Amino acid sequence: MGRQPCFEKSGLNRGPWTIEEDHKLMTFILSNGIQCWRTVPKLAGLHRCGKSCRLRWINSLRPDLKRGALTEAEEEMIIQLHSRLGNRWSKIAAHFPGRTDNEIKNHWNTRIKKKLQVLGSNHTSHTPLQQYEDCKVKKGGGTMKPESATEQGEIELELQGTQIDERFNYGFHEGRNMGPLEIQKADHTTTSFSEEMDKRPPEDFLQQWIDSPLPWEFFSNLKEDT
DNA sequence: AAGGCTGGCAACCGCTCCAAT
DNA sequence: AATTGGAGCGGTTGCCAGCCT
Repeated sequence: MGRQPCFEKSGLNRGPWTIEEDHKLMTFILSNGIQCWRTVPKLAGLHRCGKSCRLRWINSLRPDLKRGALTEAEEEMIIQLHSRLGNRWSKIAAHFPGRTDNEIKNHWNTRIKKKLQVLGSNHTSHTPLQQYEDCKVKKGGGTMKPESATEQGEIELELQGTQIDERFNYGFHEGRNMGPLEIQKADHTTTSFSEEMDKRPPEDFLQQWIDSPLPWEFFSNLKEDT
């Protein structure tokens, strides 16, 4: 059992890639393509294992990589997908052209996980997070009844609603023992949660997107809107 | 100014999957 | 059906820049 290492550990470079190594790898792949990763370093004149070359190419050198920090929309999408797929980063990354599984995994571990912890959400089970999702879905005209939520649920919803309000320009009314959930609008008037939600368009665009991934332009458009 | 601490990220490791034989 | 080996995946580690005291 167990496999032989993909390379002999002696005589091979490890650690951060140099500009020269990057250049060699990129030039080789762009002109020859990838047949077998194991042969790439030898043919490209690199003292790296094939596995290391593959990782470097996928995570850093691919021409189609999207640079820059993940957007709010992408972050929300990751939360959605993670609640459905768990830690299957490659599956999640497949929904984000130009993003890598490593990038998304790192982003999750360093930022989103903490963000959800601050919100009191269980990032593993997504227990309150489910309400977060329901809440967002409801903005698209879903069916959740905030009135029936537990007190704890209401509090979670309140916190999470506050997070969302920047995008929708309203926040939930402060206070713990709420009846029907109230929403405080940007102009400081209040309205009921369900009344406000009924004004939302009926299509559940978020769910539709998960079920049938949209092209990257979808996010570009979102970015332009903000 | 210097040392310690922390967060973010690139890269590695070990494992599984799966196609070829 | 069993074996082999390359590719891919997810967890973990270690480096480094920026921040804090």
